[in-house]
Amino acid sequence: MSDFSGDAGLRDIADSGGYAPALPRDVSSPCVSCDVRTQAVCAVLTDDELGGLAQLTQTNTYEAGDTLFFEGDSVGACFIVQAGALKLYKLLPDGRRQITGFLFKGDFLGMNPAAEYGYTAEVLEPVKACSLPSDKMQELIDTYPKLSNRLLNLASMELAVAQEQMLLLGRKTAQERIASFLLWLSRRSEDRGEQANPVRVPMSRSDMGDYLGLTVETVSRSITKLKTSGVITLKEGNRVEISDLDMMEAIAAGDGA
Amino acid sequence: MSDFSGDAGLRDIADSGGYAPALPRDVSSPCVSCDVRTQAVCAVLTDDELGGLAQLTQTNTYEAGDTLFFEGDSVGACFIVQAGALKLYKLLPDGRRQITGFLFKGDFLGMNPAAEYGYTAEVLEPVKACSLPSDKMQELIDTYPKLSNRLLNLASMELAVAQEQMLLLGRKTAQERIASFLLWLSRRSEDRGEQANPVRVPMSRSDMGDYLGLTVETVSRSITKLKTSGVITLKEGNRVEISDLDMMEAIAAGDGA
DNA sequence: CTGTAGGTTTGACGTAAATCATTTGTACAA
DNA sequence: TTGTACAAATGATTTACGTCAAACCTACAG
Repeated sequence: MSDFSGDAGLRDIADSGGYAPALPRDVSSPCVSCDVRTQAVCAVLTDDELGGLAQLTQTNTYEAGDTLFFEGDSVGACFIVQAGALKLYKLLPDGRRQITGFLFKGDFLGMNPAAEYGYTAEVLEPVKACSLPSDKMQELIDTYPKLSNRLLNLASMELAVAQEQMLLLGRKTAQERIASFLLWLSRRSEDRGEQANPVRVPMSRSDMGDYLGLTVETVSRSITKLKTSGVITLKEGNRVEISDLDMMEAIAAGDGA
Repeated sequence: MSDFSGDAGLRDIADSGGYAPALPRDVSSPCVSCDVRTQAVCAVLTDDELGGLAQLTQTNTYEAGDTLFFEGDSVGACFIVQAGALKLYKLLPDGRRQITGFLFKGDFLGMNPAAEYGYTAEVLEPVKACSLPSDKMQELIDTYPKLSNRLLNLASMELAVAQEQMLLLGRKTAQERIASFLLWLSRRSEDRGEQANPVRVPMSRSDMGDYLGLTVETVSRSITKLKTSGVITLKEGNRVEISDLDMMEAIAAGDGA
């Protein structure tokens, strides 16, 4: 068993603003048989290499509303999401909030050359995640250069998503933003091997707004409009069916009607 | 001399939409004595290693309006900016434009695991840049793992900037955007060893607008307002003096008055 | 110097989305 | 079942920013 104390990145979080402190609720897991092994960073490591990894790693579960770390916390660990969903956000002093990303099964989190986390990571749906202290991660990278390569690819892909999001935030209309977002959610579900078309939308309208640079009301109205025009259909269980994919894609691309 | 043919990433660009085709105008350069060596990716390589690099590399100059590559071009090379300034942008079908970044001396460009460039790279001020075919770059990375590390750090920093920009685009007012932008420009100038306070603004109001998700008119009005309230002063040669730094920072942070 | 062209500023007006307010829907506890 | 609490939808109104239009400024060519 590892002597890793398990509180890196989770230390001393005051129960500020209604957030429950993030406490480990479970411990387990050898990496070789990990659920997300093929999708995650670890995909590039062999069974042997993974064996060693498990010793440095700790798996925890978190409830909705829990926070893995806050913006400004000193960087202590990185995480791999094994199940559940997270949102990452930045705040302005007066409370305005921008969600910079949603994380799902297989996603990697917390790789940061800076001293402090640049955003808060809060649980949307119960999360199972393994964490690795930053210094151990750095050692690992130094030992296995292919890891560095893998991380570089992941970072580049994230960067491409971020640039797409800038286009959305800077230049798209409310409807175009909603359409783009739903299509993105759908594609991501598919990538994860989950149902793509009636796509499950695990976040609130408020979170969608904070991701898309809109208010709740505008999100709601835009969705209603898409529904009314027959492009989408709202289903049970927070699921959205994309009824007219071509139209949806045209709208998302800014070429709608 | 290298047998590198010199047209990777520059092949067959039609003179579309008023853009001048990007043609090499100069060839030169051994990397060891390079101007930006200490700032650029190459900083992690030794003199010996750099000696080899020079053979794979080609240095060209580009005029304002030239395009290094277009969004959608298949990725052929990466670049290091030795002098000048560039803008990167994405377009919507109807011409709406989002500038995703400005590049200056020492910046790296074109590292991409995808098959196509995700944005167009256009010259703002005469650029001197060296280019390296993507496959050679990949070989280099495989040979020198520390390069991969370096690139990962650069990508992570870029990602942090992108997230900051999302906050700006999604949640800040016009004034806050302008203030944030000018402060960012100033800090970047400083990093490059150039004058930070009367900061030179090498891009047009239109480019600023397309970067900040605003129209030219709103950019102009916001600048006028900052000027009127005594926070900034416009100087000769497209330079802006930040007269009240504290106020400027408060405004940029969303905490202004 | 004079004309021309591009960028910038300023003004008048329109509008998409924000704000404020209320109603409706939904999940869950007693 | 009823009550409670919070999320979502809808309506009424305001507003920050966009659009349209004109004037102004600066640079450069002849």
